[in-house]
Amino acid sequence: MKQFAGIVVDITHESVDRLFEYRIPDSLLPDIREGSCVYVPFGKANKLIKGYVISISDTSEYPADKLKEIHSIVPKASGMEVDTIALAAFIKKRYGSTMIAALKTVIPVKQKVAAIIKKTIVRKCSEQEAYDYSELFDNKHQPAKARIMRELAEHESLPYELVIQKLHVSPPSLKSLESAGIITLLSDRTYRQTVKSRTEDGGRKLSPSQHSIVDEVSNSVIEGKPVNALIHGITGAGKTEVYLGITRKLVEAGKQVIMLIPEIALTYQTVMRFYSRFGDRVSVVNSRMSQGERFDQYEKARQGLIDVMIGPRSALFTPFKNIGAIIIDEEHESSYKSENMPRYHAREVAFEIASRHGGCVVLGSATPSLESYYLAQKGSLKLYKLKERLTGGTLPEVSIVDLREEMKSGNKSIFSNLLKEKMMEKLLAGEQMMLFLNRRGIAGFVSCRACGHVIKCEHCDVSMSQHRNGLLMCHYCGATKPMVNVCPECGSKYIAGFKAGTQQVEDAIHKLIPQARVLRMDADTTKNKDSYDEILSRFSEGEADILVGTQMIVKGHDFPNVTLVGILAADLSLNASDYRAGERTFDLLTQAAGRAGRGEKKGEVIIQTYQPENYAITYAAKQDYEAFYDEEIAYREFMLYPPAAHLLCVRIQSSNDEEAKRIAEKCRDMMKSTCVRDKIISIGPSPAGISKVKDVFRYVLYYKCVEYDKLIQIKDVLENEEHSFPKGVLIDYDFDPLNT
DNA sequence: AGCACGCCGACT
DNA sequence: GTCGGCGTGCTC
Repeated sequence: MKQFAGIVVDITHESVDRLFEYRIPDSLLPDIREGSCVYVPFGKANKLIKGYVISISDTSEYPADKLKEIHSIVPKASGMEVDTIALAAFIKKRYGSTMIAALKTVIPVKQKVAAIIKKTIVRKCSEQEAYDYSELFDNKHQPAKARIMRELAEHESLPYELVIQKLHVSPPSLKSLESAGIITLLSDRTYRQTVKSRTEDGGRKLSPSQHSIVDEVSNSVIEGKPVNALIHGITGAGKTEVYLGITRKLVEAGKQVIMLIPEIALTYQTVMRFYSRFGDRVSVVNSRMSQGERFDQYEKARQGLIDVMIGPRSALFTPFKNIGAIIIDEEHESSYKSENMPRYHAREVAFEIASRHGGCVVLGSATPSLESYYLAQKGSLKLYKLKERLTGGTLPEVSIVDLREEMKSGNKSIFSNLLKEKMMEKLLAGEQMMLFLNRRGIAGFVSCRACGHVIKCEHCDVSMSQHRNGLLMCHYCGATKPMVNVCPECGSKYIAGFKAGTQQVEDAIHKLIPQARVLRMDADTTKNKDSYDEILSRFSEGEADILVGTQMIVKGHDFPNVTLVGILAADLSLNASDYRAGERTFDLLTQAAGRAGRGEKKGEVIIQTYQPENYAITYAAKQDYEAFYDEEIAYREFMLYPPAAHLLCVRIQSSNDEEAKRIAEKCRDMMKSTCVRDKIISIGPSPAGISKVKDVFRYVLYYKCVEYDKLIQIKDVLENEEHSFPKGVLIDYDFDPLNT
């Protein structure tokens, strides 16, 4: 008999943010489900508070005699509450996390800061009276009250949090001051107004193709037959106008719209267009806002004060009542996948939320993710193409430089002769250029400078990495082979690990062209929050001729005076040891190329590589997404990588290397028969790409299967076994991982 | 968050 | 002694 329930109580505080067990009375037994909203007696006073049933079981951890009973089921639990819990349950099921972790992601910032920040203490007497009070309290030996009155004499109001923490005044003292009428505790319901309302922009004229997308998509929702869409359109093709059009029509129909933008996207212009169209009915959240500010925005949504929410991944969980559409701009961006538990993908969760609301999902990108394009090809997404560039401007001229040839002609520098020549030319013309080093995560692959050959794993077709012990290793299956001294392909001895940094590039420029002014942008130079914007604006104002950086410089931002973009070694991302290397390279090259010639002058792009024949590079140079997709999907289908199949990464962590390895092997053995029965391919275990973080060792196991549900079953089985593993062993699950 | 409990200094 | 303020810790 299942008679115990794990419940999360509805109190806005971290310390009660855990499971409490209750007994389920017989009378309620038939009606209680996971996700039910119930009243429970809580605390010494047995005050009835709202709680959510998270789990139901037939045993209890807590001493049975101390368990209380669930009082009742909340009669008219609002649809929104039920939806939220159900969504958390979906995330838990699909991505494998605790229900609490799932709830924390779907319930907007119900945490300490949010609750405290909105309270303010206001003095209700004159400055002089405040001093008098402080002396009075001194005499009465009430130091806490004296402290706060002295502070209040100088400042008319103080934030609650500050008073409690810095001034060491406890809530009871404040209460007594409040009842004495000396101060007031103000719950700050006056929402921070982030933008002024403006509504003069009536919208531009839509092209016929834009118009038909807007009509088809919004009508499908209004008529109750929502169609999910993928808009494939190059930069400047007017995707934002389409988003605006869809949003307007749905808002007019009484629905709300969520628009997701990538984490670091510099979408100031985009956001301003929404503001000028929808005024104060639109809200924005971003990662720089304080939790309190974000909470306010969500609260406005809950109360129906806004219709449109714009923000990163987390804006997905805006508590709207009737969502008409969730728009995901630049849907291929990796920031839509959560790095924390639960590792959900905003795109997938968006489909779930939209379908619960009878709304649709609109994806937009110049280089769609393989996943989305695959869905479009299979017909579960409607594909729209925006081909023509409305803003004018010509496509840049792209040249591919074969570094093997440079090598042969004796040029061993970072810059090819063509790039050197062009850099000089632009410098003399007073134009700017960007040099781009697409370094990311773990490089360490081994390639031949003479023929471009890269050592790959025979089983997984991803690059092998060079290890400290001199072995080459595959980070998917763990296979090793000895380091080679001569290229197995051409016999050249110029085969070695590939490494390069932006600092070296900067030094090389100084050596080559001492008079050039260089700005460098990478993780090192952008440690503090504002330096990112600062470097970009300095470059934009012409303070430097050359901007050197990692992939962070290719996103957004138009520099009209940039006429040359150099990609120093496309191989760096091409040979990253994971199956998405080609896709990422195509995306980065396309974006980088898009940086050149945004102004009047024609742009030029130079791609340097040891593998000029690689399809990701040749198609990126031609800006031919469809051709790239066809090749790439063939590879994925052949190797059974997503989206042709699904991949589950099980990560086993422990501070004890042996233990982590042993548990990983135990997991593999445990699932062996299931894998055979369900035709699931099991790979590994092997040390993770980053095999040790802060002295915690990490092993990974991969499971490949066409059916997602079967992988969820693997996760469920392993999850149930976790309690039998030694303490200190941590396991997490990552579906279709972006990086390993 | 809210509430009780226990500690500590002041005053009948 | 006892009263009241204040900090601390717990809530199934």
